[in-house]
Amino acid sequence: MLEITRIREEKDQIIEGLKKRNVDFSEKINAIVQTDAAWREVKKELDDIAAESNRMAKEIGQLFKEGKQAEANAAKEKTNVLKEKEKTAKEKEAQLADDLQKRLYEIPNVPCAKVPVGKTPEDNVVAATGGTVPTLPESALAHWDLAKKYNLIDFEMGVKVTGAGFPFYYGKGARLQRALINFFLDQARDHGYLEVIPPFVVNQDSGYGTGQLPDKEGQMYHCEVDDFYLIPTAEVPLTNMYRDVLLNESDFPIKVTGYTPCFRREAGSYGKDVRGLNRLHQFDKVEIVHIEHPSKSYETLDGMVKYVENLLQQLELPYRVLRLCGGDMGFTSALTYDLEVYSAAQKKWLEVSSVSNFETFQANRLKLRYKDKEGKNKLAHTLNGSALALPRIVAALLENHQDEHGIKIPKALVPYTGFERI
RNA sequence: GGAGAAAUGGCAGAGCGGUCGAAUGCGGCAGUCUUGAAAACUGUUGUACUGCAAGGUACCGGGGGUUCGAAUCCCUCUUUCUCCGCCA
Repeated sequence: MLEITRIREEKDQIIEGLKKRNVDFSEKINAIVQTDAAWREVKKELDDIAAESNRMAKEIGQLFKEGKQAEANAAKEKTNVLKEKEKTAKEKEAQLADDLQKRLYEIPNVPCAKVPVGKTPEDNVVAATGGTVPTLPESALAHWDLAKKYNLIDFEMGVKVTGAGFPFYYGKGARLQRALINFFLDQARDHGYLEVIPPFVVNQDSGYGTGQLPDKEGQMYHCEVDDFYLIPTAEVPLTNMYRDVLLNESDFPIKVTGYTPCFRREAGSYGKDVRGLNRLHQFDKVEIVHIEHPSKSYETLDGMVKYVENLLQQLELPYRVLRLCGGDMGFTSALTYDLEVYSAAQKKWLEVSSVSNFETFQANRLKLRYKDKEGKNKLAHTLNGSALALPRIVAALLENHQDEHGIKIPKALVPYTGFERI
């Protein structure tokens, strides 16, 4: 959520900046400025009434103390009018505040200067590439066929027991999952991240804190009885640890990592992209989260991208780094890099990581602040990235590293799998 | 799940209808003293909104109520602790 003070002061720059998202927000922003002005006016009125009634209450107290019953009772009568006024002002104030809040929730983050102009994924800019695309024989199989051939993943069993998008992993398929999780967590630990095992369900406040609510309501599984949400990413619990927190500058940088399953309803998505492991309702992911000083957040973002690149290099996968254009960027982000691996049998780029700087957008909702050198409380910057999401990594590993004898496990992963080939 | 107790500032902890944004201690910050540090002493120290400012308003777990006036009384929810039950 954008800060109202910022909208007040930099209205035009914000409207201009949001144009990169290919939507004209000028009407909405202007409505916010108006609502805010109206709210402030009513708030002032309400404060004045409250001040007056506080003054009178004191006066009445004093009169009672002095034993002037009659005068006190007379003064009491007068407060009735005031109370009536206070009530209507209060209702108006609450209504305007609520309205303002709702409007603010509808405004996405302002893309930073580095965000390329564009509308569709085709407009994303390739910022880096790595690895080499293997040349596979014509007989090369897609990962869903390989999974079946070597009995690694059972999609039908998932359909039977739960539903589409909830696969079972067997034998070396299951062990490969576990190996990847451990590999990613160990790498993160070696790079200074605190490992965390968070809850996999969160409350509503947390959903709002990181921006899944209210706009992405339908993306999450909701346990209605308890009003809990299954996490769509570890970002939600890991970042919400810092909700309502006041940090010292010396606490920066905060670096946490966590493995969690992720649950996504992905309502409305279907078709060829959902085959095999490409899009699941439940998948495993290791996430990295940073809380940073505003002056360091972009430097940090670059470092995080480099870190994820290094993981992909160790897994011997061909990849590219995309700087997302304004039209393809998430609601809460100010700058996002997507990392994609090339899955050679599908002949497709698969997104395996998304690394973003949210600047103060999440921190504002979270009330995540730090005390600066002057003792002022300022909003911190939050960042996160997948490091990494497993299913598409598995898809690419199976497809790219297949040969006539099976599938070769990358060297870095062998200590974790305990086997060199499938 | 049942029965009790509790929730106050960064922390600990008083206050239980008006003089309370809130005693006191610790911590933090500034100063005195010291070659420096510690100790001691002195001062200072919550957040947000609003206003050019002076100031005003709100906040004592959340929400609602009683009252001219609520940290204080009532209702409700949440959380924590103790005891009992159930379970890993």
